[in-house]
Amino acid sequence: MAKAKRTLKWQRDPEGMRLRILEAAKQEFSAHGLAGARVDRIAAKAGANKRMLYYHVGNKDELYLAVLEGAYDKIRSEERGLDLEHLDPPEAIRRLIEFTWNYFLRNPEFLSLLQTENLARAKHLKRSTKVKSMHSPFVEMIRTVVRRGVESGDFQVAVDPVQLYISIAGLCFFYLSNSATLSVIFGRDLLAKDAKDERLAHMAGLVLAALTGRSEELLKIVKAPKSRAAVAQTV
Amino acid sequence: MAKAKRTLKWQRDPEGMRLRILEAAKQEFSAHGLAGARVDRIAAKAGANKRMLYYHVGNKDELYLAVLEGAYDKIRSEERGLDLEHLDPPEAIRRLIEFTWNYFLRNPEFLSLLQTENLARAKHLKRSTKVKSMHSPFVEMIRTVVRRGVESGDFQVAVDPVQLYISIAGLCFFYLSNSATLSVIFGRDLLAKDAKDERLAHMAGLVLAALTGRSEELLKIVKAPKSRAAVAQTV
DNA sequence: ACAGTATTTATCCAACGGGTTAATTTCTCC
DNA sequence: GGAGAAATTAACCCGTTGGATAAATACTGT
Repeated sequence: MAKAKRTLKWQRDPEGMRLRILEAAKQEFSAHGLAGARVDRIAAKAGANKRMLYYHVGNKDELYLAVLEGAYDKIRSEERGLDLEHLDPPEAIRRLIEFTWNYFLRNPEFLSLLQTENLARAKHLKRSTKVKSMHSPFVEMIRTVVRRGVESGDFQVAVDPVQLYISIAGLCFFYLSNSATLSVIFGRDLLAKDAKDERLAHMAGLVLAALTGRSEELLKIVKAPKSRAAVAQTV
Repeated sequence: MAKAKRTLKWQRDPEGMRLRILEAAKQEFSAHGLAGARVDRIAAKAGANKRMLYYHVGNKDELYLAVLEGAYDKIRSEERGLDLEHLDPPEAIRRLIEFTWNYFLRNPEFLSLLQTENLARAKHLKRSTKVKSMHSPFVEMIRTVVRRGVESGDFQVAVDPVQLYISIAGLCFFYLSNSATLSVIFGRDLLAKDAKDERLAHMAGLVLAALTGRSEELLKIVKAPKSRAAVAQTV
């Protein structure tokens, strides 16, 4: 309180430091991959000395794993916040797709980290008992929604929830994580607002059309208040 | 011919050497990414001296781009070999999915290279006029097939061929390129024969159900002569 | 105020890694 | 059979990088 606040060479803040290190590491690993990441850059970005990384977290590999676990922890936690109970089945599936899409959009580092880890054939993830125990609630959510949909007559078939989960993730993931190369190949910016709206509409339409048997879903615009995205071209 | 075949310290074979270098580089880059790849390892794997890489191809970046261009060249060439003209539309789409799936399965390095390049936000690909001009024939093939399908009544809607192309690629790509992390998370081997069969069936079913409006497609087994893959679970 | 501990800094280093230089060997063509 | 070009090798260069050491600084309890 009254203690003189004389200018210190540095402030002590172990928790804050640890968080800043992990955040900086997330940036660095997602931007450059594991091998491309530079420990010095992480330190600099965290406003810390390089030695701090080793003091607070561990060596490069442990740092990377900590970042990865944090990323999984975050998405699982947000996933649990999605309540589909009170929605009718088609709307529930739509929400699920929208959530996945928006989460990936809002957290591009998560996509990069996944790519990096898969490039390493999940070598690090395998060592993480923590992540192994963090099951996505989505599989069970999908199972429930699909069951309700079949019972209500909205859905025609009881599709395997794991397959559907992977499909939804895949439709979103591929477009976003590969948007750079795809944009080059198609010669247009796939991350432009219109392109993203069009994509979301297509994905929701595809899945819902398959489940409901009403192909018209494929032509509907999901949520495009003003943008007149061309979802389907004229034949 | 009659020339004495005295033991030489090395043989001359510029073309073969170049190919061996590119093949070794493909292995290395796909296994370790760009930053993780080691020039020395590439040289060793190619049975060459490190200096040869620079002599025949260029520095690490040029080597990487050459590999990437080669990979695109190869898939485009195989894609062109797919003839869908004489097939009825649903079967044509099925073939398209099967081809994509099998190509990715047979060429895992292609998936890795794509991941690596996207991690680099297509920095290298953008410099390649070569790749930019190599358009996939699939988009036009899909456009034609969809048009035929709508005309014949097989398909209910004229979906955008670009979106469908990305969706098919995405369904296959995500499962395979992320099989490592997904396998850890689900606690089972997604690359096991049964799992792969089940996945192919699901993907084809999903897309065809959406296009035809016949959701039962989602339950069909595509090509599972003996494997009794459970495509859908009981409700 | 003092001792002991937790946190942070400054500096160093051995290994590594991409790239280069220069010499050596094979080929080709006259 | 020899000159010049092409292909290949061996050895080295030098900035970078992950990690380590040791000292300095702040905090805590007594």
